[in-house]
Amino acid sequence: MSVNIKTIAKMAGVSVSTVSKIMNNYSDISEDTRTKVLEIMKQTGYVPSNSAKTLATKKSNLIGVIFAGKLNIDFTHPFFIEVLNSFKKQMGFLGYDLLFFSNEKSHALDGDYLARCRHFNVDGCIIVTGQQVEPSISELDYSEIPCIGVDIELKGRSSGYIMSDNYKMSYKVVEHFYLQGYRELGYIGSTLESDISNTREKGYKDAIESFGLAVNENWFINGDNFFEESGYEAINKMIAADRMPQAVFAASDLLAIGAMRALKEHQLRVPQDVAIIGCDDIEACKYTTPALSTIRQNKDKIGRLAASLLFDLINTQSETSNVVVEPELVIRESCGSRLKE
Amino acid sequence: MSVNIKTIAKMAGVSVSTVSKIMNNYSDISEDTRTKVLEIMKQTGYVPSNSAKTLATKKSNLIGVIFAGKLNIDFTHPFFIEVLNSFKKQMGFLGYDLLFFSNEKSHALDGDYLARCRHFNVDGCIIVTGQQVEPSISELDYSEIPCIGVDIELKGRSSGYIMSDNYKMSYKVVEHFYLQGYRELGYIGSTLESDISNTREKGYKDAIESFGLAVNENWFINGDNFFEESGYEAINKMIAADRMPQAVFAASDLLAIGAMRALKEHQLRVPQDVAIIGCDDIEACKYTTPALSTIRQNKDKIGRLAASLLFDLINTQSETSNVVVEPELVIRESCGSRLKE
DNA sequence: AAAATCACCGAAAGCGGTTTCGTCGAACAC
DNA sequence: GTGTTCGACGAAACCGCTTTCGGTGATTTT
Repeated sequence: MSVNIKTIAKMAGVSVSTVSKIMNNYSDISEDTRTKVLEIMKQTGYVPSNSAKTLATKKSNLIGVIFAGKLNIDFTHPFFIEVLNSFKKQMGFLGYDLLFFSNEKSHALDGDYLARCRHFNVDGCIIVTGQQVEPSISELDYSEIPCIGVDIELKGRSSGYIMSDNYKMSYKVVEHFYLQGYRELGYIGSTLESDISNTREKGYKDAIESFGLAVNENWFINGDNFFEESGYEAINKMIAADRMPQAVFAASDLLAIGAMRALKEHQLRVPQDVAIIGCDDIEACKYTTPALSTIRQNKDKIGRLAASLLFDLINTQSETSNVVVEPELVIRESCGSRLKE
Repeated sequence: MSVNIKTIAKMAGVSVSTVSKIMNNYSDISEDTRTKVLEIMKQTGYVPSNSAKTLATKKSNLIGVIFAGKLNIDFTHPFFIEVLNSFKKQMGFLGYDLLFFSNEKSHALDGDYLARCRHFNVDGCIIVTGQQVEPSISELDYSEIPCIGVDIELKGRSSGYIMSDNYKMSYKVVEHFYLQGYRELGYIGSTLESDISNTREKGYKDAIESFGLAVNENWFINGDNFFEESGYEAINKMIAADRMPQAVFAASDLLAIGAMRALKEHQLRVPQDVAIIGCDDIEACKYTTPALSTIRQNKDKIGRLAASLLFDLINTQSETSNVVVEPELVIRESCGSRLKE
């Protein structure tokens, strides 16, 4: 039988209310009793029950974490996990803990995210995804529960979102390619269901035209997802359809890595025959040969800002605010200058 | 005002007890009322409160996740995150959700893991770590709360652990090196605080001797941690102290990657000049040049088994059981045969 | 027909906190 | 000396759900 608030009250010779007030910093408690009770708490190692507190206050100090989308996004996703890592740090700093909803089919509340949020009484939640999502997410988005989306535009009154400037990053890539002398530019993205990829593709095409170049649709391939295998297949399709462009931008580093593997098999050198730029700047970029140039998404900042935004949504009636984060071009070896040959 | 059990009861014209019994599959409810109540639940989108349930039953269906140790182990750790991923899947399948304790200094219960477990009433918890840990972990280990350790030997009556066979993996490495014709073997590990590394080092030395070779202490370097930078520094130290061995086993893939970077800078080729084998088989192994041979830890199995063991600890009075998982040598390019030259 | 059994349901006491509101004695004003 | 304010505390209702135990009417037993 663990020690609870009643035990403390009895030991201190005060009422339960008094103990509770002390824990919640009420002012109508004398300094004497306060210190006495606190002392007893310390001695007994008393820990208040979060369930009881949540039940009484409707606040759980818990943040729900949702990996949304039909794709298999989970802990192993190199981009999102880094964002989450930073998010967790900042959220912990603000006094919250993270609750990861399982989404196994066997689960009673499977798929119904709003229900799960209510079930656990989370104070807010973060939704990470790389694609358009199931209706159950919209339901949550438009509910009263504060939500912050990463790479997904939440529109609810108590929601906000944060993402990199996907349009601008494409411009930066095209600009770089152009300045290096490349004129034939290709793109590897993911399914049409992905807003992210769509925006990048749009930005890429617009940029190409703004530099007075032509868009060749054969050099635009959208695979099924953002993983390596899709990048591998994309290159094969590209080669089958036409000759290769001089440079290609892949909408994720994993796509780029898969692309490089395919190019290697076709005896094409990176960057001499085809220059490659990836996107995200995951750890693995440094370990590939050639090292992968990429658009760095400031994952640390995204996670931290997501936490701050969510905190505001929870604790103030602040207008929902969305932020786009400036991406950065990281030049390594895979996009080397054409002129150097 | 959200719908609760009382609302349902009123709407269905039954008592609160009846509704509760229906949710908990009591048998003394007629089929008629059962279906009627269930129907109303569905219509109203009723979701029971986990806090209330936890308060009443002392079971939360929550599993606490603890990254222990002074090292900065977190979501970005390539080995543990994969284990956790598999753990989460299996735990979700069993009906549990995961609660990640923040361990920021600002947090009220910072550092006191047992307190946090009690605070949230977790049914059990998983402790992942790569090293010996703070006393607060022991406290939790020996408490009444079921715990499962990954890479840490928990000894409490309600605890268990799971890890790869760290002794045997070293034997496999030495055996491979020996069969390839290497006779001068080195090792890169982590601080003396790490049981894991100690076991691997011991196994490595024992294996070396069992093959009739000599142990050269200059070729055994223990860095500060398991990260890349330590591997890099280890090689530099090794080179400074003596000439290089023909082959080295690094106690983590990141150490190995760092080692390869250092070797490259010293104009030493892998594997022609120095053969390397890493440990863990993280994603990045495939992307390095040369691709990194490694000891694969079956992360999927470890995570799944951890879940099963924990489930048993929670739901039965089963004897605490510990399991070691068989490691597997994965041969890529970095340990290539010496004989082939 | 009386007794025993059975199916079905509800009252009520928790679980461990929070919060409102009232009380009571001491200090203050007049 | 009476009325008022104020500081310090407690009683009690409540949060939403579980679970025991008892009750009631219908059915079965003998």
